[in-house]
Amino acid sequence: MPGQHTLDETESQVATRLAGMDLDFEAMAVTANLFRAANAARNQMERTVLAKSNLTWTGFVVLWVAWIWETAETREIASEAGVSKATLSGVLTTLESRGLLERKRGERDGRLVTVELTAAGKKLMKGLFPEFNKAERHVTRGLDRPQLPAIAEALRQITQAARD
Amino acid sequence: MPGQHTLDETESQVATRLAGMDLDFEAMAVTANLFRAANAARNQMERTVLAKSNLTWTGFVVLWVAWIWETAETREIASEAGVSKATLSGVLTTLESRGLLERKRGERDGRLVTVELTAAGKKLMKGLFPEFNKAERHVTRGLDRPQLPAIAEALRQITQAARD
DNA sequence: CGCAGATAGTTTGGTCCCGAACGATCTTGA
DNA sequence: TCAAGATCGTTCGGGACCAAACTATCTGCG
Repeated sequence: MPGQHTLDETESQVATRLAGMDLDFEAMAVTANLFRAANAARNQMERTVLAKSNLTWTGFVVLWVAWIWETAETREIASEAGVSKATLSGVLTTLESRGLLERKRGERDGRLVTVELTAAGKKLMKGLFPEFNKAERHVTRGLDRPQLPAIAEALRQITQAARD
Repeated sequence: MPGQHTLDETESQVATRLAGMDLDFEAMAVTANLFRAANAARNQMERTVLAKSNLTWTGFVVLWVAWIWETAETREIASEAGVSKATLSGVLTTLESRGLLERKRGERDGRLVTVELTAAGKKLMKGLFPEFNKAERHVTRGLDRPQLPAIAEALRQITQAARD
């Protein structure tokens, strides 16, 4: 496959090209591979699990959050799904038009909107999530099993550090 | 801040809600936090480093790849940047119109297009990348320094596993 | 040679994505 | 009480994003 570089080739080229600059190469390796890994895993899951239900990644995450919390306010969903409220608004419209969830205007506070899955939405998630989890196991299969919690914890630290 | 959950609250709710299902919870924790971390880091870097140069994330990554490889074919850039060739085509048009790079039709093979940074593009990257690296150090500051290479390696394994 | 198939990049159509501006609703303090 | 400010979700404009269809080019085999 001409014109393709392996990960090793890329990292070696980076080291050569940036040699002599005053950089934190270890931090760079972590973040560069963080984005590569997240991207690769996401693409893999979109193709293998989500595509057959005609769901986008964000659509799935939004459904997942609402499913986990039974009922959720939109600002919670936006925060947990990692999208802006503007984006969420559009995605909710899409999912609502497909009958997977419902918006309800808050009764106590008229500014709020809460989201709840419909029966169809719950059924979809119930069938889909175990498959999604299989894909999660698949993409982590190269890691030492006892190492997993430590990796999850390291990723939590990154999330925390990036929130200010 | 009402309506916000901490990471701990979320993971505990997930455990409760999915209790009893036959799932790989450790793999789930890794991937869930992988996406959270990547998202948080990306947003942080977009706001703090990229915004002032009016660059999008993808725009920056594309410039970075072309900068590292001096000159690159578009399929290489698409692969390394983790976007489809369709997306790349549009992003290249944007960056080219801003005078940061140039497309050149391949001479030996007329189907190929190679990309090269202009002087302005090189100057931008030379100034921007050290700042970007500072942000990389910032988001990894919560991690034990000697642990960094192991984390980078674990992320490489995930990338690898997700590529089939 | 010449044409069938492979390969590269672009275009198209539809969704996602964000910041900023907006209208609606709630809260607070004088 | 009621106006100023805060907070919520939506809308708007423009870029990113992908799959599929398309054009152009190259390769190889008869």
